[in-house]
Amino acid sequence: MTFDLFDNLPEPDSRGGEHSEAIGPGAVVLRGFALSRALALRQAIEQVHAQAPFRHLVTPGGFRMSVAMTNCGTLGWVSDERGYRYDPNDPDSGRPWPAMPAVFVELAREAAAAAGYPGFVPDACLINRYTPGTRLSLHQDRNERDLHAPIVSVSLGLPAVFLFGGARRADRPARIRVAHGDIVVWGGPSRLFYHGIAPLADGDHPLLGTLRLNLTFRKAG
DNA sequence: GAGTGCCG
DNA sequence: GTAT
Repeated sequence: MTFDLFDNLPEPDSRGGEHSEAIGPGAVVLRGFALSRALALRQAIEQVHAQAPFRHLVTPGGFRMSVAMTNCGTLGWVSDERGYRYDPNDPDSGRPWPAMPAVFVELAREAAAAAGYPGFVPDACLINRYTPGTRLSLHQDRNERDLHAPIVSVSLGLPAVFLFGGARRADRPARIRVAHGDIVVWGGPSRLFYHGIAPLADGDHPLLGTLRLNLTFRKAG
């Protein structure tokens, strides 16, 4: 007598291996959702980077973040010794953040709708660049004016372990592997849940080499 | 009004 | 794996 341990695994649907997994109340992972647009997304990120280079921000406590960041959209998330905030201008250049590429807006809109949040129109996109060893410890996204809108988080390049906790920092986070093309969407009851990224493992991705790039879409204003 | 930070 |  043998048991098939895989009997209860969710079956990918017919769209080229795409499927979704619930990870919490109002929270879902859309597997492979961004895959077909990965090349266009990489090109768009390069264009943003040309106008607003990646940089390592400093936390209010004075610590340099290991993740390098830039933004596009009408508002960008920034941190310095004075605190966290959304700013219409890049503090390094004094100029407005680059416009959000159309491929970004459309992907975020579609992903949110697929996760049960129709009508999502992001005005801020934080772009995070991870190299092996880089992490983002548990935190909440709560500087946005509109907490009704969800968070849409797109993974590109090297895989990572997404930590998805609860409403309190002490809630033990689930460890969810996120790969190239996956999108995590959370909102409603889980909008303020703590989350983070475990230290990135070494690796070499065919499209992005030794990098993980993450796009986080928000309605901040 | 602190905090997406570090360590063994 | 965890400890704050």
